[in-house]
Amino acid sequence: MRDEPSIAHLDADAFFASVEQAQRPSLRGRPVLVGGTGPRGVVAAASYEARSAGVRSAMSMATARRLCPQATVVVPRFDAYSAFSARIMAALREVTDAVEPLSIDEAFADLRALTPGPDGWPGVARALRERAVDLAGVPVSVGMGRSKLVAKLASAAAKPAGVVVVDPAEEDAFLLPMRVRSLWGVGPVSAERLERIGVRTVADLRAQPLDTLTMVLGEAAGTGLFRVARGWDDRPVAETRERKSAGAEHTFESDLHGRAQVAAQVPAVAEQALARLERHGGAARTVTVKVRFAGFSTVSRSVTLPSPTADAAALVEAAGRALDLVDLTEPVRLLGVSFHGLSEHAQLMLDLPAGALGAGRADAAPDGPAADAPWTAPTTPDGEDTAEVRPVARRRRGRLRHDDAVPGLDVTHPEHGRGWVVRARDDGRVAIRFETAATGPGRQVVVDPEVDHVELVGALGPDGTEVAPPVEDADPSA
DNA sequence: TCTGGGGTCCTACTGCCC
DNA sequence: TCTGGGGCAGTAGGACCC
Repeated sequence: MRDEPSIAHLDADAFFASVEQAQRPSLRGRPVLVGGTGPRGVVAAASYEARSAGVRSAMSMATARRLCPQATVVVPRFDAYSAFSARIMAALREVTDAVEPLSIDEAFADLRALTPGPDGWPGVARALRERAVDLAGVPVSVGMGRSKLVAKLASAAAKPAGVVVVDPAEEDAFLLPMRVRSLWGVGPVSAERLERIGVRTVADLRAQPLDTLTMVLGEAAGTGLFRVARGWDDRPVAETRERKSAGAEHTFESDLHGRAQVAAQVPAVAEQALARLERHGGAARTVTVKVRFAGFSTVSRSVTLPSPTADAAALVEAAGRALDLVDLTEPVRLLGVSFHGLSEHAQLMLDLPAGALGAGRADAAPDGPAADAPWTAPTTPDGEDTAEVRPVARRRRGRLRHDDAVPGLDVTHPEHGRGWVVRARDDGRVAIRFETAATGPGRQVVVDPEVDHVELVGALGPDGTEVAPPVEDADPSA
């Protein structure tokens, strides 16, 4: 273990909500909720103004709206967040190559090679924070310590928009009073188990022998926490990590009934999963289908192929076979498809007919990967399974229609310029606020999409240029 | 009006091979 | 020939993170 607090953890504050406030001046200083707007949506991020009303992430949007009725609700725009994230990471990479992104809004950096100036490590942390704020234009916090463990806890203590550097000499004073729940890896279940043996703080944890902890929490978690309680953490800042899986899942606005309805959604969900797979190597060996029932119980079934393949039809077919293994008598609220055993290159399947070799995504039938799959979604039989099911994908490009007017989406209007959807009104019209980070707070205008030519467009990045190559989301109904 | 979606990691169990 | 155990791969479920 090093003896200087030279590991930094940088974490953006209420990241998604902060980006929305940065790009949409009318939202600054006001409660903002980012998340699903449908009946089953949850909060992905809440601005500090919304948090003061008691809103937390992962709360159902319905509850959040009740707690904070004055909040503006928008859907997540990951293209914009990625662009802001890249700026935050760039601030770290200006000082070191040893950067380990943990998620879209946080990263570790190993600053051991740096020689601190007259203000010491706190000066380094402040400079880093200011640079990230300059580059990205959203609030961030920085924590530093001699381990990843302490650096991460320090950045949490620094929020919002602050800096905390934990000197090794003060590490115990910092760690010991902390609730175990704030430690990485201790969730509600482990916290409850620890509570039952009288462990609430890190100090309590340190008093426990190793075998008690492994008995209560299992081998890995027990030994991990035994070490954490003593501040023992020598994990290096790892610049690269191998992706293990890629997938997509979708919660339906209303439950699906019967195998026909569920199976009909497999190609659309698999298509989204395939799009992710393509970005992360392209080939997979194991296909897993996940089903969550109305009662919230979840089952998964998987099919493992003889060798990894990038053949979309084969992967969709495998997803279909996995679904065949699930008992679908209970109504279904969620369907997921994920790929495991990823590899960059599909192994050639020597028993395939000549000409089929190398057939991959590029050769997928133009009307969807499942079009020529041996397994196909059952067509709707006569009888009870005929209820209409909304397809999983949403249109985000082209002329705005009332049905696509989801709050938060970017649009342009020939006269008013760039703006964002505030809400779709019951009278068929759509409320849009025309503003960008560069314009200052803009005014809200109600347009009629049948008459006014409003276009759905890609998001802007921190520099005000459009970031997302405007890609049409998969639309199975198109 | 309960409970998203992207992941990782761990554990328990089973079947198979040696 | 039978039995047991170790090692491994595959599978399912669940805890946890942001």
